[in-house]
Formats: sequence, C-alpha cells, structure tokens
Amino acid sequence: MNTRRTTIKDVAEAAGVGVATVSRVLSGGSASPETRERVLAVATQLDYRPSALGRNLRQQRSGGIGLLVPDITDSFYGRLADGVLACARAAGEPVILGTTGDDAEREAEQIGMLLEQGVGRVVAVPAGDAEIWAPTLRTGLTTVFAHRSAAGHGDVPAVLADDRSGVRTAVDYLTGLGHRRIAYLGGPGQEQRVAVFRQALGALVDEELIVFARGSRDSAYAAAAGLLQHRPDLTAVLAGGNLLGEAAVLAARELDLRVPKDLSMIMFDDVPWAELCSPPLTVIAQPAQDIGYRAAELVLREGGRRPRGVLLPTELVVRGSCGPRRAS
Amino acid sequence: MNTRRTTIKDVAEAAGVGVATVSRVLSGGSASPETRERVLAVATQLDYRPSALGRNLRQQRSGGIGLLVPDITDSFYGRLADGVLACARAAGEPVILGTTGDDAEREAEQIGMLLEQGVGRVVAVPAGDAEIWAPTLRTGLTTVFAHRSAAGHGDVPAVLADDRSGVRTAVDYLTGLGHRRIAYLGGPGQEQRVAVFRQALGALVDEELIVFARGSRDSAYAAAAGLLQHRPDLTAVLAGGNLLGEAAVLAARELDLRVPKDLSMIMFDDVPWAELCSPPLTVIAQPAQDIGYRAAELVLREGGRRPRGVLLPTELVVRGSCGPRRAS
DNA sequence: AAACATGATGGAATCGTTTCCATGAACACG
DNA sequence: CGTGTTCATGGAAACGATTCCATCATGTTT
Repeated sequence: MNTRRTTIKDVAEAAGVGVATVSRVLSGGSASPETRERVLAVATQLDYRPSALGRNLRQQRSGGIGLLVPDITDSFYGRLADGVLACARAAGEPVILGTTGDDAEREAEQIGMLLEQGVGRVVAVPAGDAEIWAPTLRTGLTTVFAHRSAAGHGDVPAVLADDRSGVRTAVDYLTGLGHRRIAYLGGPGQEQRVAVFRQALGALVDEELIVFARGSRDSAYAAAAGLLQHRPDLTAVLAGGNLLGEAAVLAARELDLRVPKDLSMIMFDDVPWAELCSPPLTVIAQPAQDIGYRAAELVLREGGRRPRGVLLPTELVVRGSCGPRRAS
Repeated sequence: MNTRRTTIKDVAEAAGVGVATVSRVLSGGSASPETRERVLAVATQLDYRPSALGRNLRQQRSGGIGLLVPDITDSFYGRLADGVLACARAAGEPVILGTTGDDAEREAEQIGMLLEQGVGRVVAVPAGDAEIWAPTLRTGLTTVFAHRSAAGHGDVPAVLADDRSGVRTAVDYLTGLGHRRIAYLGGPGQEQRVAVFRQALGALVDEELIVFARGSRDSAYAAAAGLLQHRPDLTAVLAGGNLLGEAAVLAARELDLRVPKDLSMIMFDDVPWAELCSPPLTVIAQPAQDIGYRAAELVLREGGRRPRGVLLPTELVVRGSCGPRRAS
C-alpha cells in the first residue's frame, strides 16, 4: 500500500493555489471568498487533515495539555482526569497523562518528558513543593495546579476544593455530636487541611491523633490500623480521602469496632461505594470532575491573564457513619 | 528571559563537530570513542534534551502510544490505564489518553485526533465493530485491543481476560448452589460473554433474564431495577462489571431484597469496595492492570511479529453475596 | 489621471531532528 | 606501491506545517 498522507502541498496543487493560501484558509486567515470555497472543497474531498507534527515543529509547542496525577487508579483522580479530558476534547486538544505516585522525583521525570514532547501546558496535582517546581515554571510551562497547590506556592493558579470549609464543617458536625477525641487520617500534601483541623479543634487537638499515610493502599491501611489500635479511646475519625476512608473502614472492622456506635467516621470525597458501605458513609463531597474541568479551562486560556485561583465548594453529605459519642 | 532551548546545533558547535555526528552519538550510531565522549560530555553539560518535535516530524511518527478507554472514571479502566502507563514509562514513551464513552462515533473522532498527532500505536478498548476499525487499521496504525476485541474481529492482537472460563465458573457456582433462574446484567461489548452464559446455562437459559445496559451509571441502574422488578422470581444475578454490580446492589436494596437470602449476586471485576459492601461481594477478579501492561508491551514490540492474542486468567473470589436458592 | 491604500496571493524561510551521500583518512592486501 | 575496503565525519536534504515578505491587482482619493 502506497498511501502517503495527503499533505498541504497536495491540497494546494489540486486547488491551483499556493500552500500559503491553503494554510491561511484553514486557519482562518484572509482569503477571497471563491478561493476559500475552492480550497475547502478540495480539502474535504481529499480528506486532508493537517499534520500536528509539522505545525508543532513550526510553532515550537505541541498544543496538547499534560496531566499529572498521583494515581489514576484512585477514583478521585479518575474523576479529575475525566474533567480535564472533557474540557480538552471540547477544545480539540490531546491530553498526555502521567502518574507521579506522589513522588517528587518521579514527578520531575514526567515533567522532563512533557517538556521533551514540546507540551506547553500542564495541569498537575503537585507532589513536590514550590522550590521543586520553580525551575520548570521558569521554562515557560503554563501550569495550573489542581486539588492542591505546591507548598509555599508561588503564583501558580490553582483550582481547589474548599478544604478549609470542608474540614470546619466536618469538625463542627462531630463536635456537635459530642465527640472530643477526633483523629485525622491524612495523605500526602494535606498539610493545609491539617492546619485547619487543628485550628477548628482548638483546645481539643491531640497531636497523637493526627496521622499521615503515603499514597498507597497498604500505607493507608497501616496508618489506620495503627491509629485505631494505639488509641482505642478515640471516638471519631476524619479520613482525608477515599483511600484513607476505605482503610479506616477495613481497620475498624478488623478490630470489631462498630460504626457508628463505637466509632464515627467522615470521609473526604464522595465515591459511589460510600452509599453501598454498611453503614453508608457520611462524606465531604468534592467536585473532582469540576476541578479538572476548570483547571483545564484555565490552562487553555493563554491570552488573558488568569485568575490566581478558583475555590470550589464542598458539601457535607450525611449518611449513616456518624453518631453521638459513645458512653466511655 | 531569552532562554531558547538548546538545540542539537548548539551541542555540535560547542563540541566542534557536525550535527550529524551529534545525532549519531546520541542515537547509538557509529562514532570514534573520543568524539563520542566529547559529545556526550558537552550534551550533559549543556543539559541538552533532543526535541521530540523535530524527531517526530522527521520520522513521521510521534512514538507515543494512544490509549482509548470507554470511561476513565470506571475503576476497571483506571487500573487498565495504570498498567499501560507503567509499561509506557518503562519504555520512556508518552501516553495520550482519550475516552470513548463506548460510542463508536466518539471513538472515531478520537482516532482521528491520534492520527493527526502522528501517533502510530494505539491500545484500545474498542467500541465500534471490526468494520468500523478496518479503515483506521489500513492507515498503518499499530493497534492492540484490550479487555475486548472488536466484534467480527480481524487480525488485531488482543489482550483479554478469560471471560469464557470466568462465566462458566460463575454459572457453575450458582447452579451448584441450586439456582435455576439466573440473570445476566450486561454492558456494552459483552456479546461473547452472553454467548458463553447461554451455553453454560443450557436448558435453563431464559432470554428475558438477559439484560443490557449502556455504559452509564444511570443506565446500569435502570437496567438492574427493571430486571429485578419485572422478574421477582429470579434468584441469582451475574453482573458484567463493577458499574453493573453497583447498580444491582443498589436496586436490590431499593426493593428490599436481601443478599444473599433473597438474591445471590456475582460481579465481574474485583474492586476494593467489594469487600466493604454488606455483604461482601463474591466476584470474578480480572487482572485489569496486567491487561493494560501486556497490551502496551505488545503494541510497543514493533519488530517481531506479534502473537494473535493473550488470554489472562480470571479468578472466582468467594465472599458473602451468594447463598443457596431461597425456598420459593 | 496619478498617486496611494488595501487586500489577495505565492515563494521561500523556518522550526529541530534524522539520514543520505560524498569526502577523506587510515589500513590491508596483492 | 597501487588498489580496494572500512570507517569516521560533516554538509545538505527531507519531513509538513506556518509565516514573513514581496508582488500584483483592484479600488480610492486628490
């Protein structure tokens, strides 16, 4: 099969015009109505599709948008990615996906690859801190952070859920139910949430009840089990993500703790299975898909100056995993 | 900031050689040891990264691999994508992700974009049938199907879970428990599974108990609820995916059916929440991640001829959602 | 009617890389 | 010593698009 791609040259020849004219017509430049029509007709007839390769090389950027998430297996990031994809599709741009495993080094590696590919726009859930991002930002990479911003963030726009309000609501709800010893089970990059947690809890804060896991399921389970075993006196736990929540449910079951009788639970991120769980989990819903969509929108808006950031609302969804403090 | 990228020309100049030599050294061609060393030294010192843009244009393909899945939000496809990403990362190749929503038209659109980007390799969960894929295959796109092959499949290699064995095992298990009226709740592209289901069930098959949903959550719920309401005499249901399983659990709960007392359930695809569910769901586990990894491996092996396909084993994981047939 | 503004048009340069080909040096063999 | 072979090397073409710039035609103003 000798089917070479049809190039702009073929179109130009078939339409009896120069390549420059074809390019102009196709990218909306000025051209006389009759030429435009002829070129368009020939182009569709020949089924001409401009090669992104040639264009990219010429204008020194590949148009597409890079997407860096810690773990595409995590339902939250799956939904976030879906939002980015939806926006990118509307704009006709391809999305290059990479996972960082919440590891700064791996993140740097992925950024290197994106740069090599000529990608000029990135939506990222940052793993490294601002210091690590600074050099790559200086390369001219248009960046928008999603879900969390780099610690000590520079002026990179970020699309975030309103963690502050979410944590406050959760803490208020739990203290309102009479709970005093409330634990926070956190994941990578949740320093700010914890700060708010401390602040909201005030005098009740107990540093031993603040525990961090790394990104993996194993790590989450270990942290949850350790917490519950080490401090059986706690009566409520706030899990900072669906992985952490899953781990907490598992660990509680393992220790024969009854939810919500022995232990009240709130989980960040509403996932479909929260309703299937027994008891159904009370959660703080985050608009993951919106976060992705808005971030993609922001990163594509290259012309006008971008707002510093967007804060999207969270919502407490009360189901059945929280109850009054148990009599101790 | 006037920081132009360092090009191969800069390296050549700094090393006192021609650009051709630099290119050869960097891509493993022949060169004298001392030149090679000098060029390498200069390249690292200048932090030179070859631009994929130039290379791609020259060799008419973009190296990267395209990944087309119905829905990145679905845990199964998330894991599949993770496998593809892992393999691609090992090979240093970028992955362009697109979602098809199990819609042939949208799939065609995504393929068009990939072609435009010069992508020459695709791992896809096909939505359209073989007839739809034929023209794109003729363009020279190296394709590997994952999870399912296009109906009336041509000679495209495919990496599949052993559905046949999975369905048989599930049916055997349910009939062994005494069930006679067993339903299949299917999703897009599960014709082959249903065929096996019919075959395994033999004389027990009841066409009314075979129901299909489209890809969405709503559609899955509608199908499940409709099935359970219309045929309250059925005693077991086999759900063809985690979305379908979720819908079935929800619908059963809505109708106050007790699992497994009133209704036994088996779900295709083991997801983390299957264990959290109440009762924990008996499932047929599929190696989603492996499927993705192997598919990527296959699509990257361009030289040697590829095997026609790979079949990966499934496994019945017995939990608590199946019981003996209820006394009717 | 001359001068000038406007707009359509095509040739050619350009992006950064790979690869073909010619050149020249070094070396081996008869 | 001459011829042939091997090898490293650099110049230049090619890939397919965009875009600068010169050219030419047309219409407008003085």
